Amino acid sequence: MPGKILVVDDEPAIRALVQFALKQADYSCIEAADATEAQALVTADPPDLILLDWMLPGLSGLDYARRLRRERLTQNIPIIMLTARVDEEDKVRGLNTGADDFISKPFSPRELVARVKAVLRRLAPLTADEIVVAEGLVLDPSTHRVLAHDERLSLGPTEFRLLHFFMTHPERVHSRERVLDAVWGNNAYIDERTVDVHIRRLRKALMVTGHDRFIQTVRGVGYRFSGDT
Amino acid sequence: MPGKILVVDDEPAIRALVQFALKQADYSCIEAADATEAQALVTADPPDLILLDWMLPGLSGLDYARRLRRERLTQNIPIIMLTARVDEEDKVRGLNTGADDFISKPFSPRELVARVKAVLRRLAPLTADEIVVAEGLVLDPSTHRVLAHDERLSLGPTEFRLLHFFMTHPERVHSRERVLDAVWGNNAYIDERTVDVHIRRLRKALMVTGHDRFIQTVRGVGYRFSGDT
DNA sequence: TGCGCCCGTCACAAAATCGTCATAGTGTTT
DNA sequence: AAACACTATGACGATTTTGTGACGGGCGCA
Repeated sequence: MPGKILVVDDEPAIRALVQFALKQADYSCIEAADATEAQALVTADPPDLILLDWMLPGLSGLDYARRLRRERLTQNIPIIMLTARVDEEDKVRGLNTGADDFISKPFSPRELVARVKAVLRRLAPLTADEIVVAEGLVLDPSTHRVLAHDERLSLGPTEFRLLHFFMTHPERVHSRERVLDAVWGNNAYIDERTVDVHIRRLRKALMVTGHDRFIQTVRGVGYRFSGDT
Repeated sequence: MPGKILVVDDEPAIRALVQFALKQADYSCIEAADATEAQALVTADPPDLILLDWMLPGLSGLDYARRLRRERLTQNIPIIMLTARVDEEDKVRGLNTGADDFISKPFSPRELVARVKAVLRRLAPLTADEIVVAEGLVLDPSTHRVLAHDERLSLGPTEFRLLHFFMTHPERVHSRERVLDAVWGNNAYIDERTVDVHIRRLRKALMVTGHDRFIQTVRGVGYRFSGDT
């Protein structure tokens, strides 16, 4: 869910350490030993961030970073450089080629994860946490609250996301598969029937103000959020 | 307009470099070669940020930082440490004494300015020494006191900053990560669950007047300070 | 140097929520 | 009307998340 990270380093031990640390923090992780390998993985499926060793056999990390920056496909994938020694010249050169941060070896797993998080957060698109209003319901992501005719509803995390999805995509019928993608995440292997159960729970929560009627079942297709019947 | 920065370093070359970089970025800049000189300038006219070398003749940078943190006048002036050694141990110790960030020498002017900007931006809303009033609580940063319905509460430093953060950012739900950023500082690699523990301690302290109910848990998201349930 | 305060982390308890299933219910088709 | 297909619902164990007390370490102070 948080992101996929490519680790490029010729030392297997380093890769293993990094991968372990990142997995702990719930990132998915792929590895490459040199620029050639890395490039293959990148073109196959661009990661969300690249950890790039400064020294690499063949094309150096520095040169590879430069190349990544030139290509349209990869030019705004954040890059964090792993360096053994950092001197002034290197840092300036590195920053000029577009590295977003530096981590000097040796580093602690904790530091690694913190830096990765920081970079991803800094570059994350500002998702406008806008208040959604529909059918007498007010949903505010920033305060994590739902008001139904000035009455406060209490929803679990999943119910909250579910309602948010429906309110931001009203009128349209959504298949269970689509709902799973949108609310649970694109790669959650979860029984489609589970959607029914959460719809049920959401409806029950909305019942206190009668708003449950806005969630309609479309037999054989899915569910819809709408004021019309 | 952006801010006045005090550079404390015994090497004139470093001071010159730093001063040049900061002037480029439109900061005004004063210099000191050791803690004694620095202290004179600070008491004469407190700067908006202090860049402090780790190693100083006489009182070390670390000790001086500690001292700055103890004095009321200076305790919330942001401090960035300049350090030659990039030892994890040092970092932790430094952050514990209240440094807001670290820059390891040698550094690029660009990095320096970026860090300075980041720290000032992050701490801007927190350095305002205004008395905060909310939900029957009165918090006075200048005297470091909290009144709850005229009853005096005793809070530890971290609990105080935590409450301050919540009172100045009410209603919104704050993730543990965000709280760590705001209260501990971006560079403290601290377990997110530590937030829970301090929330617990703060709640316990607020319990004597029943104000603990204003700190609400939003499951799966974070915490919120609000008068509504 | 001993004492007390505060801190960050841990382990376990408690609570909330989740995903699945079995079964009942409802609508559709033949 | 019966068979079928799909959905609603309550129950339940599993999992995740949070609450809480305890512990050891660091630091300031006597």
